[in-house]
Amino acid sequence: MASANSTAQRVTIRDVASVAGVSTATVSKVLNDRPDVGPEVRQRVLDTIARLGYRPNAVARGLRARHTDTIAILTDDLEGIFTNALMRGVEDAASAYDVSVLLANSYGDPDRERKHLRRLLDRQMDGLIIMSGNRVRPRSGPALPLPATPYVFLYEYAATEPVPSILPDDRGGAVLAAQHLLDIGRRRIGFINGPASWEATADRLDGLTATLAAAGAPLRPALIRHAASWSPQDGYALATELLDAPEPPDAIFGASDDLATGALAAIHERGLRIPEDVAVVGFDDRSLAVHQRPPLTTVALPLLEMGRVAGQRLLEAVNGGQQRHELIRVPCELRVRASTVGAGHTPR
Amino acid sequence: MASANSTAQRVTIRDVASVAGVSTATVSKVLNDRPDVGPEVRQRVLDTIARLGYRPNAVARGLRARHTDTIAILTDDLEGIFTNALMRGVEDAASAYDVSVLLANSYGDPDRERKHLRRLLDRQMDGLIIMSGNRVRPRSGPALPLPATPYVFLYEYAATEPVPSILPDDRGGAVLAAQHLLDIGRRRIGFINGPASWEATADRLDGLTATLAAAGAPLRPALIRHAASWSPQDGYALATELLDAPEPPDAIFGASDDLATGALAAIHERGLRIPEDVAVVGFDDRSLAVHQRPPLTTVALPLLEMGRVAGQRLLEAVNGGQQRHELIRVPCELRVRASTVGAGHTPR
DNA sequence: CACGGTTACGTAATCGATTTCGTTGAGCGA
DNA sequence: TCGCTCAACGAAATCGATTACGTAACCGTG
Repeated sequence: MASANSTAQRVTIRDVASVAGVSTATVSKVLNDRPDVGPEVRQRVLDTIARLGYRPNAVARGLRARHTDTIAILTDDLEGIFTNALMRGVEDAASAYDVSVLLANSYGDPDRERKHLRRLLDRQMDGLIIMSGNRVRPRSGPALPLPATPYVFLYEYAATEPVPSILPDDRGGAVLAAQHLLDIGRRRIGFINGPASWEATADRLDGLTATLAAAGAPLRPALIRHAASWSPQDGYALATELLDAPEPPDAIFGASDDLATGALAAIHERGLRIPEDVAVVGFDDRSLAVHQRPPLTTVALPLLEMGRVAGQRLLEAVNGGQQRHELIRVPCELRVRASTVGAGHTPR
Repeated sequence: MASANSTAQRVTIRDVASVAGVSTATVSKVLNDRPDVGPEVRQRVLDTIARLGYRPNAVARGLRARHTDTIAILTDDLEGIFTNALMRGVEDAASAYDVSVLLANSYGDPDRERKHLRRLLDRQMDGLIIMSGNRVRPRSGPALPLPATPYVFLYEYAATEPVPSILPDDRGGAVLAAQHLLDIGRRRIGFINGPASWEATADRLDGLTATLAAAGAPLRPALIRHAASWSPQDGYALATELLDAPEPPDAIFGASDDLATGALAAIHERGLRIPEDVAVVGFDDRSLAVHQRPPLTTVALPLLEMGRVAGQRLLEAVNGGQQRHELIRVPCELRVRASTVGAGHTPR
């Protein structure tokens, strides 16, 4: 960056001081509500500030105060499905603390990520929210010098870091879905899980299995499928398999809304009724869920809340709180819609 | 914000200077590649910097240099459908200039917006990208003091501002869609437009009308519908109307992917084939378009490019370029998929 | 009236860089 | 040898705030 194109010189604390006939120290004191300023001087300074339209320079203030009231989000996928809502949650929390949020996108490229991280530290960020943690500190090889800056992991688990990681309660979400299906009388539940490489899939399977077992209607191995991706196409294909099996399910739980959407199509194609013949539950509560026909019952990922918790925790640490390794699971919420409860029905 | 919890004191330029046995001026000179430093002294300083792991403090630098190498995005809807891609475009451009991006979300609340704007100016942003411009400067009533800071409007038209506004070329996009439908032999084209309150709807209608008229297959008034919202439900309802009309269309152009998706459902419901009986084209190219059955041909909004252009223009202005009132239309792109061209077909 | 204690304000150092300008010494020509 | 130029470096001001500390005026008390 070269020169700026400033027009009118901004008014500084010095201008206020000279116009009000006091020292800059005094102006600073009224700015920060210090007690040792007389009432009439304070008023005079206040008037001058208003008249001149003075605003303190946050950069100068930050230099002296050694904090910038700014945190950064370091992500590897700015366009990710969930990134928006997570960011908004973070922004919410930051806003409450009068803290701004900086954005850094790495595209998953480790080099870019390191470069960004360096820049963020150079800019004296008060804290970092990391949404691509596994790459920042590779398990092997030299990691970046550990910042004295506090940080937390969001939607990402860092097993060896002495800081919190914030994740959705995948297991609890699956429990919610399973319980709901039991409540509406389903016993033969088919499960279309996501790719096994995702940690969340194990948790969801676990929640489902445990809940069904506890209810005396254990999940049948024949009704479990692992998709190769989270796409509707895979959901469609695997739902088709389930429906064509000798003992087809009376409900299908898809580990993502996309998978469940595919299942919807497969069921329609067979002329079966939803939810009378087969109920369907998804996971995520993406916006498309509500637009399905019928609208999809689903387990909502608490993205906003996760972002808020991350921001909250980070800012507590910034303000002197201690950090430690910790796994925070934010509860999911069940959104009941017509794909499990047709019009007129009331669960329970 | 109260105190920070720093551990090891960060190393400053003074430390480097004293260890290397030179003055801070000299260190600064090698940092900025100034000519008046001898080769051996330069090397010694460089070595010391590396050994101490010194990194210049961007806040201090910013104070002196009067620019922060940071721009901000001021938006009223951080969770908007298009916000992600626009932001990524901006981040792309900024990244190329080694500039960071700050985020400010107003929820459409004018008070929050003013507060954010004030904060951003206090923080000495080099430039602003405004994605909620109409509220920042209400047509009536007092506007905020005009910042000396450059700014541009993104996905938002500011008729009276002396700065660029970046918008998609809606008209051109509609031309693309119309031409494509003509190319595959359609003549009776139905148009499901969005709510008339959106400026884009007029442009899209215009592009469609002009192209069809030029081809000698004018758009029939009976085949035009205005939806109350952009939702699939409305698309479904209006497509149903069109299909049940005495002379049904052989193609339906939806002014959004959601609208077109609703049309898809209506067509399926009637047992008609897509695209043989009715071809369908959408607008936006949201991720759901490719997942439809059949995958939806659509006009892609050039969101990334729009963001890039906005960032680019802004940063040129930051670097001394002049700004003026200007409306920049970024071209859309047609994504041809199976909803207009079934397997095996090749258009043109 | 002298003295200690407040109160209200100013002086100057400070944060960590950049930049202007002055100084020193080497090199060179006359 | 003297004087001049130029290269290489340092001293100090500066950016715009905050804050530790000094000090003058004023208070009441013994």
